[in-house]
Amino acid sequence: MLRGATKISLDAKGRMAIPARYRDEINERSEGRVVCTVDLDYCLLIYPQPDWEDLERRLMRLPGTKPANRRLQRLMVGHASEQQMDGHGRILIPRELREFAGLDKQAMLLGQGAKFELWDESRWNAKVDGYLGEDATAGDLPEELESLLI
Amino acid sequence: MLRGATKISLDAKGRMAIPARYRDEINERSEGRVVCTVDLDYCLLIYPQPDWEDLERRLMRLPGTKPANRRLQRLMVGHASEQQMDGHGRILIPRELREFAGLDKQAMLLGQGAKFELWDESRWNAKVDGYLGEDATAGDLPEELESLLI
DNA sequence: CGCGAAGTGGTAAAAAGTGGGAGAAAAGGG
DNA sequence: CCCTTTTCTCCCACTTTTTACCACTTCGCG
Repeated sequence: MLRGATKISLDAKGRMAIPARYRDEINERSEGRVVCTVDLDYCLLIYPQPDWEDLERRLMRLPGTKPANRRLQRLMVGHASEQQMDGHGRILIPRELREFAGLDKQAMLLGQGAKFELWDESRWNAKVDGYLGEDATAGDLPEELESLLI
Repeated sequence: MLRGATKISLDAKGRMAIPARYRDEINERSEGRVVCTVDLDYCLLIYPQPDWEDLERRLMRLPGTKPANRRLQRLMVGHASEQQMDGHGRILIPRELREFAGLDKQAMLLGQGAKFELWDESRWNAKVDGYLGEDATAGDLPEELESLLI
C-alpha cells in the first residue's frame, strides 16, 4: 500500500528519483517497471506495471462508442508510458507527460493506495489551499464520511 | 497493446516516423505493413494490417441498407490505405488523409490498444482541453467507470 | 566525525529522427 | 505514340535525442 507525500525534484532530463522507501515494494511487485499516465486533474499517475495492465485491460474493454469511455481511453491509455527504474531508482517522465502536468523542477509525489500521484509543486499547493478553503469542517461532510472519521 | 503519446512531425513529403519502441511489435505482427484510414472525429487511425483486415471484413458484412452502416463503410473502407514501413521505420500518409485530418507538420500519435490515432497537434490539444474542461471530477463519471479507477 | 546510502549531475556512445537527392514510374500534353 | 514534367520511392548522410554508465555531493545514522 503506497502512502505518504514526498517533495522531489526532476533533473534537466526529466528524471525523477523514486524515494528509497518505495523501491523494494516496486521491485518486488514488478521488477522496477512502472507505468506513468495522466489524471483528469492535471497531475500524473504512476502505477506498478501489473496494476496498470489490469486497469488498462478493463478500460479498453469498455465500448468506445460512448464519449465518456472514449475520453478516458484516449487520455489514460493514450498517454501511458512504461518506464524502468535505472540503477539509481530513477524513472524518466516523458516530455509529453511533463508538459501535460506542468512539471518543471519541483514536484510532489503522493502515495495513493495502488498508485502514486505526481503533482507540480505549485499546482499541488494551490489544490491544498483550495481543499482547505472549502467548508471543510466535519459538520459539512456527507454522512458516509462523517461516520468513518473515528 | 499499443499505448502512449508521442509528438511527431511529418516531413515535406508527408512521411511519418513510427516511434522506435513500436516497430518491433508492428514488424512481428505484420512485417511492417499497416493500414491508415479516417476516424469519425477528424483524426486518422493506423492499424497493423491483420487487425485492419479483420475489422474491414466485419464492417463489410453489415447490411449496407442501413445508413449508419453505409456511412462507416464509405468513410473507413473508402479511405483505407495500405502502407509499408521503409528502412527507417517511416510510413507515408497519403495526401487525401493528411487533408482530411488537417495534418501539417506537427502531430500527436496515440497508442490505443490495437491501433494508433494520429492527430494534428493543435486539434489534439483542443480536444484535451475539451475533455478536461468537462465536469471531469471523478464524482461525475458514470458508475461503471468510477469503480474501475483504482 | 566517519561511513554508507541516497540524491544529483555530467559524459560519451549509440540509436533514433530528419532531411535531401537520384532514379524510376506515372501522368499529361503535343 | 512519344516526349516532357511531375510525382513517388528508395537510399544515403547528417543532426539530435536518448540511454547507460560513472563521479561527485549531501544527508543521515552510528
